[in-house]
Amino acid sequence: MSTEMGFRLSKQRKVILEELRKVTSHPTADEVYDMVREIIPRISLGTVYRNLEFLSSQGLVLKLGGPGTQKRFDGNPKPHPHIRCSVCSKIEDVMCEVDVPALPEEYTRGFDIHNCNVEFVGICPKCKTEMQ
Amino acid sequence: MSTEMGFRLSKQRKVILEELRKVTSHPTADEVYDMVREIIPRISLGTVYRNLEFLSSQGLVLKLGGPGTQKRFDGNPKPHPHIRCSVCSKIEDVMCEVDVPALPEEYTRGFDIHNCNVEFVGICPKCKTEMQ
DNA sequence: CTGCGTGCAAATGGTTTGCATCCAC
DNA sequence: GTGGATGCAAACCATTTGCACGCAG
Repeated sequence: MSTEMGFRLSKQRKVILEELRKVTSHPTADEVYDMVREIIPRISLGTVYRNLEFLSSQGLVLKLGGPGTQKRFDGNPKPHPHIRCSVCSKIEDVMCEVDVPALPEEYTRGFDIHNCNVEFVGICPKCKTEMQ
Repeated sequence: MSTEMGFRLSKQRKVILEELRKVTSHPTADEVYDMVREIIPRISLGTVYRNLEFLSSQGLVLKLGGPGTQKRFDGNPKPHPHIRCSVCSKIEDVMCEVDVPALPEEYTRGFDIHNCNVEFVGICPKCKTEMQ
């Protein structure tokens, strides 16, 4: 495991990554904080933020945006489509391989395109029920 | 103009919408603030936020997210693909009609899907140059 | 040993909100 | 005239950061 990963593997960093890979939800930073605190009670929220940032910079997790306030994190670093609930902001994975639309050269506006995020937006079953 | 729009049309609201429709960039709230202040110098940042929120709730503008910190606003309310620079976070429109991937019923996880955002991520010409 | 990572707490910065006043209808 | 909209400033809250200590390599 310590086979030259290019960075130090503290207990905190290890547990954060493990916990994030364990779930299919897409927790916010403080949800990760809660999860990890079950294992390392004295971990600090700052450390969680630092590591989530670090892990996503290493491409080990995905940082998800959306017009909502908080960022969410995805333990699966391979880009894949998501569904976001426009009411409660919950994000779920889409298990199916949507064929990512290719962007013809003449429309790239000089950008080097690295990847493409596809996000479906709708209302989740729970919020649907609660609205009647 | 006053033909029953369902809401009051203050000078501030009108100018914010006009200015946002005038540009193809995707300004942040305080960039909108700067633009509008050229016309209404005494407008407050709070009003800009309130109106951007209101206009997007009415479907008149688009609120864009992305893992970056600030929200950005798009005067074109029709969903269309974007390109985001992963370095400077600038967002540009893609003029071409990318065929939005349809999501087969069995993958919707019970969501009512309303629309789909497609975002290409890459590095813009300016940042490319600055990195050499 | 070295210096990267941590805990803690304070600082930051974008966004929201309470309140008195204003103005669109 | 009346209630929604505004200006102002304070409050919020997610995220970041400085610092001294701790521990992985």
